Amino acid sequence: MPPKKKGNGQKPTIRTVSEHAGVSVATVSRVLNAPLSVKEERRNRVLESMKFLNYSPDPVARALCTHRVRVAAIAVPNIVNPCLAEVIRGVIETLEHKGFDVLIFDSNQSIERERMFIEVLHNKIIDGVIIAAISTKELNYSELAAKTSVVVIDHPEAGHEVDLLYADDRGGMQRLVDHLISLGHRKIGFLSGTFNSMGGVRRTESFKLAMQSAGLETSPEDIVECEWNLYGGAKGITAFLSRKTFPTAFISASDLIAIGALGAAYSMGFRIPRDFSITGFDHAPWSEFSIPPLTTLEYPNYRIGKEAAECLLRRVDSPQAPRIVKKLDLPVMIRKSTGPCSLG
Amino acid sequence: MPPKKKGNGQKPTIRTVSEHAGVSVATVSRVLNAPLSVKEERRNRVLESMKFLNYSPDPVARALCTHRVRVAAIAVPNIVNPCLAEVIRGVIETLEHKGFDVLIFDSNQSIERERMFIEVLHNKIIDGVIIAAISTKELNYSELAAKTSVVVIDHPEAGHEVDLLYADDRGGMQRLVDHLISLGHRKIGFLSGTFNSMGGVRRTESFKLAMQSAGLETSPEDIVECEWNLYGGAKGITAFLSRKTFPTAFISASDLIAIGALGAAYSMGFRIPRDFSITGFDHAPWSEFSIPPLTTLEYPNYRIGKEAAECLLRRVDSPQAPRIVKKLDLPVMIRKSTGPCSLG
DNA sequence: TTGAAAGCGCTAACAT
DNA sequence: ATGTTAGCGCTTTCAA
Repeated sequence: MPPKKKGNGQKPTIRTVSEHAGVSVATVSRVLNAPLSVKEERRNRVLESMKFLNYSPDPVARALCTHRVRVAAIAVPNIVNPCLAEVIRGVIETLEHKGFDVLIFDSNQSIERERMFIEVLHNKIIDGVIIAAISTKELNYSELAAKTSVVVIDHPEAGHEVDLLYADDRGGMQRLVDHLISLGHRKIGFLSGTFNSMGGVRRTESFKLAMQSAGLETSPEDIVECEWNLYGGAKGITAFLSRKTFPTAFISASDLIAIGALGAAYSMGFRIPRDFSITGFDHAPWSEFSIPPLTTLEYPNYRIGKEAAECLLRRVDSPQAPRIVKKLDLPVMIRKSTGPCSLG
Repeated sequence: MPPKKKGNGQKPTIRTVSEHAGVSVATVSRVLNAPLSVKEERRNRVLESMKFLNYSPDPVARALCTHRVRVAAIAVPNIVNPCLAEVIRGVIETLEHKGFDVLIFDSNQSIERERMFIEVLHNKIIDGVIIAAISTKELNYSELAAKTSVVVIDHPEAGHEVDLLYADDRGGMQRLVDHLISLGHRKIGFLSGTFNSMGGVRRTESFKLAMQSAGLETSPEDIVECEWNLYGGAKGITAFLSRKTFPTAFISASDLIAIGALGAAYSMGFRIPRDFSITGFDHAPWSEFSIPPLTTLEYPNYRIGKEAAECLLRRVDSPQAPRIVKKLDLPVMIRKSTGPCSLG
């Protein structure tokens, strides 16, 4: 195959443009990157040639020089979870605004895959990565952080090499417990997420602490482990309700778990909040339309994504900037799934 | 130690490795791309040098030569919709298996943004793109298809330049109508998606045709336009139920709409399927846990993503392969939200 | 303000 | 089987 001959069929390059406009490639490059440094007359000529040839610069070649690709990655445990989807949307919309694209990684709850992501991310064409709500605690981000910018969502102990953004689970849990107590509940059950995930462990711990600081007892059977989805919630509440006695209120580790619990309880003939109360935790977009509408926390999923993205952008621009660690507040959002205790 | 110019601190390149191993860069490149073409002894030496130097090839430089980046894009109207999320998951898992990453674009239902995507995709570092369930009919893919591989999901008339994959909405709708008729229903309402989206228009058309071929009348007031989410369904069913008379059964254009309708109907005091029947359409992962569990179609979201990805892979490998057009079957999945007609 | 030319890190055609 | 070298398309000194 004879090397390159210009003008025929091929995608135009910066050289094609420079020849068509009768200037050097450097000048074309300048009108691309620093237009004002080129005299107006020539600049216009170049611009016209570009338009005429339907030219657009090759992002790969550009990246080879600049070492910037304007691509970020986000890794999540479950893209089907609408809470996480809202985080992703927050990330996408913020980054897109700055001309960044986003690569998506979904571990589908597999710790194995999470580990693989960290490994594989090293060789990806990206400027930075956001790691959200990952299950395992043992992930080591430091090596990755040495190569690229990383911000970690919802993993407060991720290490000092990365920017951190997390919601105040502990405080939110306390508000939920206090809300239930103010309604007269004393015996409160917890529908936890799986214990092999950090979220499950952390929220369970928060629950225990919140109960403790409210002066309430928690015994092991007050906590039931559930998968992080509707099915898990349905199964979890069924376990509780098939005992001879059970709590008058339940806090769920996620809205999805709560909504599943609501459905199962309903089909077992219970009515909520008449028979008992249930809360969610992370504010799924559906929770407003569950039966009945779910009391939960004002978990700012979209905003979390947005702030994480801003954080990443900042770090990409100035890798030496001081580290960010931000905790977000979690007010309670009272709806209809919680009500006065039916006992005493 | 590599006693060349600057062997320190810098990220190792193929040249660093070649010097360390005492071979040419070509040999190093070969052990990367065609290991068997290098004699075992040298190959091992190179491999060891790579390990020792902690070398990994720069994907950008590689892409510059090969014109392949192993990145695909997927564009969807709403990432928060779990049906679409499952499509995305199908795409991701299939492509990841082949070493491809996926860029995500979410239009958040904005036709404006959909248009922008098509525009902007031209200059992205990608090998191909999957466009799913996009709202507007007027998108012109041909220019894009000239530059990159594109497969379009759920847009049967997207043009002959692209591979097509779509569900048999018309057939599925017929099965839903027939199911309802077999339960004694004669007056059926339709909770449509928005008419400014192709999906809304197409499913409404399918509904009318299905009714017609079942010998049933459809009048304009049997069709109510809803936003594609729970709120839309709640609003839509409320519009129906506040009339003096209304249908004995409803088909929704999506599961989300149906679940919203269920919630609203419930809170207005209706019981389903005692008072009337409701169906969904696109098999959201939640629909099994709605109250009551939703009758819907076996819409194979994950598989759609998977097949679209396979289709894209195939086209990326051989751009000249014959065009694929595939229609997927939609069996009905009967659960508890439909029951016998309560009237005569 | 502009142009010439040296890379960026890798692949592949051509030689040996 | 292995080495040499010419690019891939762009940015960026350095001179002019």
